[in-house]
Amino acid sequence: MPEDLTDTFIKFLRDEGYLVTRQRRRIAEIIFTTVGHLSVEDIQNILRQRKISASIASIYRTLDVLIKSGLVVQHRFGKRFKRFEAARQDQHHDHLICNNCGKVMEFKNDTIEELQRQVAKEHSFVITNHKLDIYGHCSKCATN
Amino acid sequence: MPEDLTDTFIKFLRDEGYLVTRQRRRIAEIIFTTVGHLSVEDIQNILRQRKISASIASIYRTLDVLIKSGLVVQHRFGKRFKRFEAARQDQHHDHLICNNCGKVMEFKNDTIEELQRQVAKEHSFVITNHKLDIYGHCSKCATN
DNA sequence: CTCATTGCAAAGGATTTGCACTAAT
DNA sequence: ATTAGTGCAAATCCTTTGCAATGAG
Repeated sequence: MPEDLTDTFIKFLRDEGYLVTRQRRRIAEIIFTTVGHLSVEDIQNILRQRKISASIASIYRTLDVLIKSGLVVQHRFGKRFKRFEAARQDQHHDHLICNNCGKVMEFKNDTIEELQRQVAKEHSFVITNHKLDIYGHCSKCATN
Repeated sequence: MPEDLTDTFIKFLRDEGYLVTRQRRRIAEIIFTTVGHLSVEDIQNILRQRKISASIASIYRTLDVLIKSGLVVQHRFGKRFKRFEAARQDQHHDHLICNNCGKVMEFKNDTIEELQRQVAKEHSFVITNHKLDIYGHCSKCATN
């Protein structure tokens, strides 16, 4: 029984016939143990700090597998590049993004989720996932 | 008094000291009279069909001004490229995007909007705009 | 006539890919 | 030993930019 998300990912790799490589393990660890919404550059920097070598191609390829596993989700937050975040079970949340300082806050609202399900139903639409991003100014930036 | 969105845009150009060029007028007309969520490629194709010449650079630059004017909004819908849509007043809506056929449906839900305002308030967050994209399978694709 | 806008082609940033080498099983 | 994964550099996609030529006012 996997103890944490990295173990769950390793089990996923085994089950699906992927090789369990040093790079995949390390990149997964970073995503699963770092708080926040990491860009590929962030991941590269953390790898560098930890003196772990993994090419940018491997980062992207590992992220693909992580997303396939369902353990990671990606965001765009209005920028050109993607950001990645561990998708903890039953912890789905949405985001408030500050246009000024870039801060990202999370929130959870079950009523909104329920209403989405209702909307989908009305359109005979089967939801796989959704993204609700609210842009504006955080308390700090709004008052200054 | 502007009669339609293209006129409103032209008024915006004048008021803000931009030149009113043939390209800007034509590109605006396309966005404001075409139903759907246009990519830059779509716009290029329509221009070509109508035998109007406008470089891709001008398309991008005009879209920037259209967005500044507030008359057009952009989306990403999980793809690499942007899509553009007229932002008709009081007609804000969100989207259901079919992962299979790419179809985009619109919906409007005032309760969701209100709940978002409430969430923002709780976080002392000032909303400028938001995007709610629901991904999944449309009725056609779900049943096949 | 003047200066913003255009068009072109070149540059840019993020991501993907081909291929020879390396390493997990 | 076998084959998937890695790393590199080149390619790709979408978008932006520099600059000489053009056209709106």
